[in-house]
Amino acid sequence: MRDDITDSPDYCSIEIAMEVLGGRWKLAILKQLLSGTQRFGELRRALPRITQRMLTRQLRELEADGLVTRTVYREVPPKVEYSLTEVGRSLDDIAGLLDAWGRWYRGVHAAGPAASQGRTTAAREDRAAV
Amino acid sequence: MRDDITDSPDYCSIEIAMEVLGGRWKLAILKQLLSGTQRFGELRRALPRITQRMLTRQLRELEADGLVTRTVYREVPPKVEYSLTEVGRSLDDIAGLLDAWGRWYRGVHAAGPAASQGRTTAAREDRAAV
DNA sequence: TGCCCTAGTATCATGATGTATACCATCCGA
DNA sequence: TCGGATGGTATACATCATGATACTAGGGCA
Repeated sequence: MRDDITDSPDYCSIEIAMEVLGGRWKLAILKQLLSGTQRFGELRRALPRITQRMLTRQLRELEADGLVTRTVYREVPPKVEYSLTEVGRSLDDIAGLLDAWGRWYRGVHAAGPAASQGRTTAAREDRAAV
Repeated sequence: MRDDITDSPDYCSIEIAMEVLGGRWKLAILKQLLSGTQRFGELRRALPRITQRMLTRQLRELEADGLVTRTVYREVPPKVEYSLTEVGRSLDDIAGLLDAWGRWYRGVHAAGPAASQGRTTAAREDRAAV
């Protein structure tokens, strides 16, 4: 399902990036792991809005895509550590930029809520060219 | 649904960014629009893998979030032009980086497919610490 | 015996996306 | 006058991704 994209270099490469990073929580997880190895519970506490189920899934997908490494310690209670691979670390600047952009965007909406309130398309169509 | 996130500055701002950009095609569309105003059909041809339905939806969401502007010309056949707002243009460098990363990531997988084939987690758990 | 801990699984409900098709109003050609 | 072509939407349905909640495993401990 992924290979038919990777084979066609003429398509926008962002589509490839979104195949890997498009998950709702992927980049947030990567951002957390940029600060170093963390275990499952730490990630869960750092991202309180994510479900256990989703955290597990996204981590497994990230592992399958070669972005994170999963290390299981056979202890009781269980202990599983996650850390970034080289490929995962290569997203450092992108994650930083997205984080900064998110913070800035929140400010834009707080300052000028017109942008977020312009959800009525009708008014805009009225001033359309004739 | 979005405001409860925007009110809590302690959460990772990437979550905010993903609320807006998380759509499967949002960034690819933005990347296309970075080269200038385009009409619906042009975007559709530039992104052959997206369906009309999804293109319409994602564009409407981007408009609602203040990233793109939609201009309807009352002609027949209809003509609708889409262009980026200032907020949309602020994603220029991020889109560029993601595009470059996608291209690089595709190369990584082509060169060393080990990363993309490590989908069997069992082997890795065996070498886990005891 | 029964409860706690961590890292999950299992189950069900909701949302996002893919696919196919109908629609609209006008222009054009027969 | 009729039917097709046009460009952007809208609807119906199927599938995948995500969310919410409950439950498991297995040793430590009271």
